[in-house]
Amino acid sequence: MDSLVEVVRKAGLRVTPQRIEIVRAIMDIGHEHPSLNELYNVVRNRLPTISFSTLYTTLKKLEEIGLIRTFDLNGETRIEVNNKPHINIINVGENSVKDIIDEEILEILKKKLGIRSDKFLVNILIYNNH
Amino acid sequence: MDSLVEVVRKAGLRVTPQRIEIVRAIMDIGHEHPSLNELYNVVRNRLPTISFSTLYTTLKKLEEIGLIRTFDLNGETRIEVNNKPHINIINVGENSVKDIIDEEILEILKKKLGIRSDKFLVNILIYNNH
DNA sequence: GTATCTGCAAACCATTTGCATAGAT
DNA sequence: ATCTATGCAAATGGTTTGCAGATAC
Repeated sequence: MDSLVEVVRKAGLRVTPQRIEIVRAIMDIGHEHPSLNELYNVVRNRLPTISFSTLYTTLKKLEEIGLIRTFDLNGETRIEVNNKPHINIINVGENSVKDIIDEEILEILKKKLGIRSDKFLVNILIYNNH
Repeated sequence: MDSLVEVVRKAGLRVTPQRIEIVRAIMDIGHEHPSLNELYNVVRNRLPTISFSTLYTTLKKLEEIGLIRTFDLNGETRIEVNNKPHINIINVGENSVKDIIDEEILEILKKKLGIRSDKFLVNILIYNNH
């Protein structure tokens, strides 16, 4: 926890109580790919006075410094705290996301598709309801 | 073109001038993964009186009957007219999408990840700007 | 002391919906 | 004739922003 807060500080951002709690909440439930509202609720348990706009602008900053990424699922922004390339199995009907770590598949994809960037995400959208 | 309109009719939907033009526009530029507004502009070239809500509700119907799918890119809904499993290389910074047809990769993914559904899409999000 | 951050409230914008009229079957 | 589709206009909802006061440094 302290280490991530240090990352925030070293990125030139001021360390406020709000940001400490936002980073803590991301560490606690980030792996669940929470929506902004879900994350907001967790943060408010610790810091009831925090506003949504503070959460929002802080997340933007954290995204800029590369600490998190986001993606959309059914119209809601979801947090991606794992900033290494990996695979998300996204069940659109269930509104659920599951992380897959499989270096071999990633290597195959990179090689066969000629992906040069080290910043990528493989979202596999599964539509079960038709 | 007629064939797709027939699909619409056989799905139990009424064939109106609006729907004919919407299907035509999808056939013309669907492969470019247009946003709803881009599609709307194309349709209006042929049918200037069509409303956005007609486009919107018709797209919902077309999605229900399995003719198209949609996904999000940078907060906008994009049309996916290729309803076979395939790979989209999505450059988030450029706001661009490129289709990849590669049965071998799809088979590897299905096998290694245990994907049972025949309705899936592989969206590879590439973030170049950080 | 000063530049950044916070919280409130209002704006934005891409949909999404209600409903009266029009039209396909 | 009936039931679905259209278009208008208003509502929704998830962000996104302006700004005055507060705070980290």
